[in-house]
Amino acid sequence: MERRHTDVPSFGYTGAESHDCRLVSSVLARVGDKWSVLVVMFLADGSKRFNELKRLIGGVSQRMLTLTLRGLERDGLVTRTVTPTIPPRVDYELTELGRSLQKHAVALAGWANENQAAIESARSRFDGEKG
Amino acid sequence: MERRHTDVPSFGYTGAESHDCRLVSSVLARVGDKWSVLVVMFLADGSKRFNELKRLIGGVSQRMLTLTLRGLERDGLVTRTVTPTIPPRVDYELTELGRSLQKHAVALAGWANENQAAIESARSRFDGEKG
DNA sequence: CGGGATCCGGCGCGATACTG
DNA sequence: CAGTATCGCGCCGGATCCCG
Repeated sequence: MERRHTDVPSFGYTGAESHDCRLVSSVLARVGDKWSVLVVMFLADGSKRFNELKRLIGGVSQRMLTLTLRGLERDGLVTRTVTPTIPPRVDYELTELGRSLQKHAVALAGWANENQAAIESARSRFDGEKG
Repeated sequence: MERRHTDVPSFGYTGAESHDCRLVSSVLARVGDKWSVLVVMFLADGSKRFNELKRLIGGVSQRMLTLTLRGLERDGLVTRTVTPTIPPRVDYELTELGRSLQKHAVALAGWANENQAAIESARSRFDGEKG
């Protein structure tokens, strides 16, 4: 496995708040990479095959899609079902855990929807001030 | 500005679902980097000074903390208040927008808390199966 | 069709030194 | 104290080729 991004800095701080922060951080490291959320969102309405996902997402290399799916499978967020026909068929589906995470992803999507304009205007204002 | 991670693949897909997905993706790209969430969480209970944040977070270089804070400021999630005393004093504080995002971060923290064990066991099971 | 193996450029990010 | 500037490693991730 190549994915080392999940790491969180380790140092001796055991405060309750800090504890929670590490957890969010590790979750976002898991889910915040370039493709994981897109996969989770596209799997919302049922299982999908590999190339089906690839076409839906549209900008992902098969390498990264494979890596992403492996990571999600490893963390128990999706299941991988192989049907040994010819040609082979592999279906990916959200687990219960994956669906529970997806709810939060949808909530974030809603937040992004509502505040996208505010963010973009803040961004161009900031960029404008600084040349 | 070095932060180009916010980019989202651009290609002509205008489906409604896909639309939402890009948004989540861009939000998570913004917030899913190594330090942004930690900063947001530590700013939850009021404004803090630069080195105060640095000490609280504990593993961040001043370079990355500066970059992270600039990014959050750019997107209108935190405010930066300079008090030109000697020595200078700079306070960072969450904006309304930042606090609304922080709620979702807290929700994700809760999710992480509840499902951390499940994820870790799934992970070691997966790793065990594959040597 | 659904991957694995390999090469490699770009940049995320830490370390260090310098400024006001 | 609160940054900015520069250097350099590591690894993310795209392109390409191969396999069952």
